[in-house]
Amino acid sequence: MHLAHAHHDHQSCIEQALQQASTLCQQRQLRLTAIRREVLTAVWSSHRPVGAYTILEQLTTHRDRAPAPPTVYRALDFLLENGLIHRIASLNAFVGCSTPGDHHSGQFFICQHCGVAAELSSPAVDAAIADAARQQHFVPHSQCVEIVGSCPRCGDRGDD
Amino acid sequence: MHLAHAHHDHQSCIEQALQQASTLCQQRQLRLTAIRREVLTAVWSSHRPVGAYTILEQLTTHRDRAPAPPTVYRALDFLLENGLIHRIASLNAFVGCSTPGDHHSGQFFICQHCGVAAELSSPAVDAAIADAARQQHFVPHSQCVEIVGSCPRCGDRGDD
DNA sequence: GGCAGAAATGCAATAATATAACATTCTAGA
DNA sequence: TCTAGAATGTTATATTATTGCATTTCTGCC
Repeated sequence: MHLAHAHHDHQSCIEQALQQASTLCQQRQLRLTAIRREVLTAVWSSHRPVGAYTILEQLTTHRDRAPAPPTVYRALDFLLENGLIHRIASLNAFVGCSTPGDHHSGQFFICQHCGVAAELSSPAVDAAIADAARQQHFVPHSQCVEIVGSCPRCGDRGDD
Repeated sequence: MHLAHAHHDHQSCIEQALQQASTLCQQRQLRLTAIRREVLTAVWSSHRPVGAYTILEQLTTHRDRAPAPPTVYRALDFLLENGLIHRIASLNAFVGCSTPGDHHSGQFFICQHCGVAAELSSPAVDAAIADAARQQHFVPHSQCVEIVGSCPRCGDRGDD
């Protein structure tokens, strides 16, 4: 799991994400344009999933004119398609992918206290889902696994 | 798994759901009001998750005045809280719970072709998630597992 | 360099989903 | 009957996302 420690050097998270995105786009002959880079940076501004309109606000501070929603959504679509970010359906929000490159679907542990989403790719969870699907003769195509609870840092405060 | 066969007697699904809801509300001294019953019926109109505004439209046909969105959302909240329906986050839609009574969180296989959502409570999936959580010292509170793919009836057509 | 086609962005409007705030009505129990 | 709490009505608005079309920018090619 990509742990978001309390005092980790988050600037290096952002830089690494940008670097990986840049490499991936070069390899695939894709264009990591200014807007896409800025949106990716905004998504990576923390380990908390961030909404499209929050990203929009952040872009506004970098520019004299505010971009319109489609601009942000198109950049998000590009980043999603290329496995650079994930969408958290239960929050209508987006979070950086910690292992970009393949268009995979991981699992997320989302802390209800601090909001941090930790991505994990558990082979055991994948296998259990694949098994269940096989039993039902269901052919999985994409998955969305989002577990809400308390992260180690926040502890189980017992409040909903 | 609660299979939604092609030619099953769906009317009996609806009746059973209403009967179970009625029993549960009596046991808990809750009020299954007309609106709540109508919303539950609308959710159960098929095995496809249904959006709140679609439910709203259905309610309109039963009445001379159309209820407003909060009316529907309040009924949905009631049904969610009492484990009579589930919310499918990835679709912003709602589907009847096949095993009502406990406020559980199951897993869903959603067919990308016909839209049918099959609920399942796989102990193996639950265990794999619980294991992964324990390893990360994460305390799960609620889960959302939504697998999109092809159901047995539609087959794997390979199209996205 | 200049050009054509494709890709990306700008822009305006609007769709779709969900909630806030407050008034009114209904219901169960004293 | 009266009353408190629950449920619903009503209006407005917040939040998230998309459609459709115009314009700009980039890329490969001559």
